[in-house]
Order: sequence, then structure tokens, then C-alpha cells
Amino acid sequence: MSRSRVPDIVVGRLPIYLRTLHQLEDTGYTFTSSQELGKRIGISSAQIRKDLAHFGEFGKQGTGYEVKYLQEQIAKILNVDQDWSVALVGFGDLGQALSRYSGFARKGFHIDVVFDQDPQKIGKKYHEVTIYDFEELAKIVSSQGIKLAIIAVPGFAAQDVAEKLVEAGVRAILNYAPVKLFVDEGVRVEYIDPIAHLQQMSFYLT
Amino acid sequence: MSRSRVPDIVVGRLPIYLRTLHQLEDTGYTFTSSQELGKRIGISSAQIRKDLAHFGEFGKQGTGYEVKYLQEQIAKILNVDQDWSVALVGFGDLGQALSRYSGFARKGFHIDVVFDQDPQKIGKKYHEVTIYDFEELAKIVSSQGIKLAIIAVPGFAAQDVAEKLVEAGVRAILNYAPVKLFVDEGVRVEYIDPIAHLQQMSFYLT
DNA sequence: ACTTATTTGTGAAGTTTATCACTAGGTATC
DNA sequence: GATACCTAGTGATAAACTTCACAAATAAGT
Repeated sequence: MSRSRVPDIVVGRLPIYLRTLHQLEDTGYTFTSSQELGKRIGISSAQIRKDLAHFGEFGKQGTGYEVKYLQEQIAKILNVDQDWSVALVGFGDLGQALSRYSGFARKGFHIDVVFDQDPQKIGKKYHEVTIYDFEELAKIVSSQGIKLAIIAVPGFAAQDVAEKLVEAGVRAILNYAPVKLFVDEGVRVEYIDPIAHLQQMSFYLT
Repeated sequence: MSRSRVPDIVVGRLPIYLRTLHQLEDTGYTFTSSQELGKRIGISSAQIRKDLAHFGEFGKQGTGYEVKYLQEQIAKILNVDQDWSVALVGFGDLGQALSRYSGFARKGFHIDVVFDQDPQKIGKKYHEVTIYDFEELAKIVSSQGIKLAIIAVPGFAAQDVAEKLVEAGVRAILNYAPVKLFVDEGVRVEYIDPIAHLQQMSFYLT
């Protein structure tokens, strides 16, 4: 299990496998196969087997995979067999929507602190969440040992926020701002950009 | 410009190029180069040149690219030199946040119709948007000739919604539900799944 | 005019990723 | 228990994608 050489693209598929296993579990399956999974995910069975092979052997020939067991194993590999504390930076429309979204907590990602620079918002509570001054970010994030953050600020402010987060000890950032973030090596950044997706799709509209 | 054989992955980078060109323009640049672009985007200059080569020749040796011109050309390639009418299905927390987000319209994607199945919401206006009954989807979408849709319903309902949308003439779907959508060939689907990104990143957290 | 420094576009080479195809092991049925 | 049928794991092969490296073109300075 030399995880250091697992391709990003493989790691990126693990959450999809996990999600699909949960769906199978909810539908009453106790066993499944790479073929079944592949069919539901829209990829080949060989790819699933190859991906899983990076981490060990989880199936049984002739039978396939035990849903619950594979679920637990993938959760452990992804480090989602524990809860994570998440910092959210930016409490505009997007930040508010994210903080209100219960899906994160349901999957073990708890938005425990929220930062904004607007004096009108700071110190107030919105839906159970207290907004802290952006100036206090370093102190709070580092003292709480937070490793995960979500950036939901305007593009021009994102790089600055990212640097402050990293300095405070954050190791992974989910970035909703439409800009590339330059951070220290070892810090992970993932991007969410709906506009880019829409533009990509409109390419194919005749 | 045999667009039929342009790899998806190349098309997926075009919005990033476009975005970066806008940022350069805002900063006062009139000319740029593949090297400059690459540095800002975090990819190699060769890749940018190779990508653009799929669509024609846009630069001048020794000089580089004229920002405005390349911008217009990429916009035309992506079909974003025109406005698009978008249907939004699902007006829960996520759908409401999306409908309130002005970024879509600012980039030419106008959420003109919103659907929900909740009788309490139907017919009411929220922030300038009227909610229609999900039952009217086929009629309204097809009569307005809408080709683009955003799905923001719970996972269990997404496949059904997708099928109704496609039947009504939709050709591209941005799916926020955490499920794979199976649609007719030729219909594009893009996925947005923040949880998957967080899980992917937590893999790297020691 | 000549030299130096850029930069694009692109064939060739290299790397990464996905598929194929097979072996070994397990199940089910008659 | 013999036969037919599945399925995981995996080396080999193929496809996809990225980088390299260079010729041709342009600009700028001396």
C-alpha cells in the first residue's frame, strides 16, 4: 500500500466508489461486483479492480465484494472514517448557502468556524454559526488545529486568503473562487467552478 | 477545425484560458504569450499551444497572442459569444442559492425558469424568480427551446428529472445531485460534487 | 544589416491512464 | 462430483495525454 504513488485520478474515483456502495447498501445489497459497480458508475469493471489493487485485495473470486466491508475499507483509505473540522472563509451568498448545507456535516465535514471581513456580519450568529473577523483567522484556525478549509470569497481575495490559511496550518483547500491558487507543495487544492462546466458544455451545443 | 475529435479534456481547459484572458485584460494587458498564460494557470506553455492548435492559429511568432482577439475566438469556439437560457430544477437550499447567484447571468447563462414539486413553493416568486410546477417542465422547457439545465434535486429524484429534461429537448445538464445520470448519447452531463472533492483531499491528510 | 532574444506551431518522444485477456479461485446446478 | 458459470487480481497491450525540442517567424537593440 505505497500510497505515495497512487495516481490522483485514482484517489479521485474512490469517493464515487464509496457513494455507490452506500447506494447499494441502501437498496439492500450485501454483495456486489466490479461489474455491477462499473455499470452503475459508468466505467469499466477492470478499472475498478485496478484502482482497488493499489490499496490491497478486497474481493473474493466468484463472489465479488462485500458491500459493507469494501465501504469501510475505502472510508479508511480516504480518512473519512473520522470527522473533520472545516473552516469556511467568505460569508456572502455562496458562503451562506454552504454553511446552511447539511450535506457536509452528514458526511463528517463539520464547518466549525466561519470568517468574513464585513464588520456588519462579524460576531453575529446566522443559523447556529458565528461569524469571526477575518483578522482572527490565523489564531483560531491554528489553535483549533483545522486542516481543511473552504474558500468562498471573490476571486481577487482568494490567493491572499489561501496564503493565510496555509500559514495557519491548513493542508487542503476547496476553492470556489474562479482563480488558480498557488500554495506550498504538499497543500492540496480542489476547484469548483460551475461557470467553467457550463461553458465547457455549451461547446457541444451545435 | 474538426471539432468532433477535440478531446473533452481540451475543451475543459478552454474556460480556464478564457477566464485567465479576462483577468489579464482587467490588469491592462493587450498582449500575452503561452508562457505567461501557462504560468498563471499552472500548466505548461506547450499544452496551451497544443490545445489551441485544435481550433486554428491565433498567435504570432515572437509576439504571442492579442488578449482581446484570443478571448473572442475562444468565446466563439465555446459558443459563449451568445446568451443561453437555463432551466433550474429543484428549489431547495441549493437551488435557491444557485438562483440567487448572479455569476451565471453575468457570464451569459440566464436562469429563466425554475421548477419544484413542492406545492408550497409553486407559483410564488422568490427574488424575481417564479417557481413552476415540476409537471409543467416538459411543456415550458420545450416551448422555450431551452437546451441547458441545472439539476439541484435530491439524488433519488435526479435520474427521473434528467430523463424528463432530455425528453423536453435539453442537451446539456449540470448535475449537483451525487448520482451518475444515464442519458441519451449526445446529451452532455457535468457533475459538481463538493463532498467528493473533500473526501479526495482528506486522503492526503496524513 | 546583423545579432540576440522571443514566441508560435508541431512532429517526435515520453509518460500516464485505460483496456484486454488470462489465470486462479470460488459458486451453483444437475 | 462433474460441469458450467462467475469473479478478482494482474501482466501485457493499447490508447490518451503531455512534454520535448526545434524550425520558422517576428521584434528589438546595436
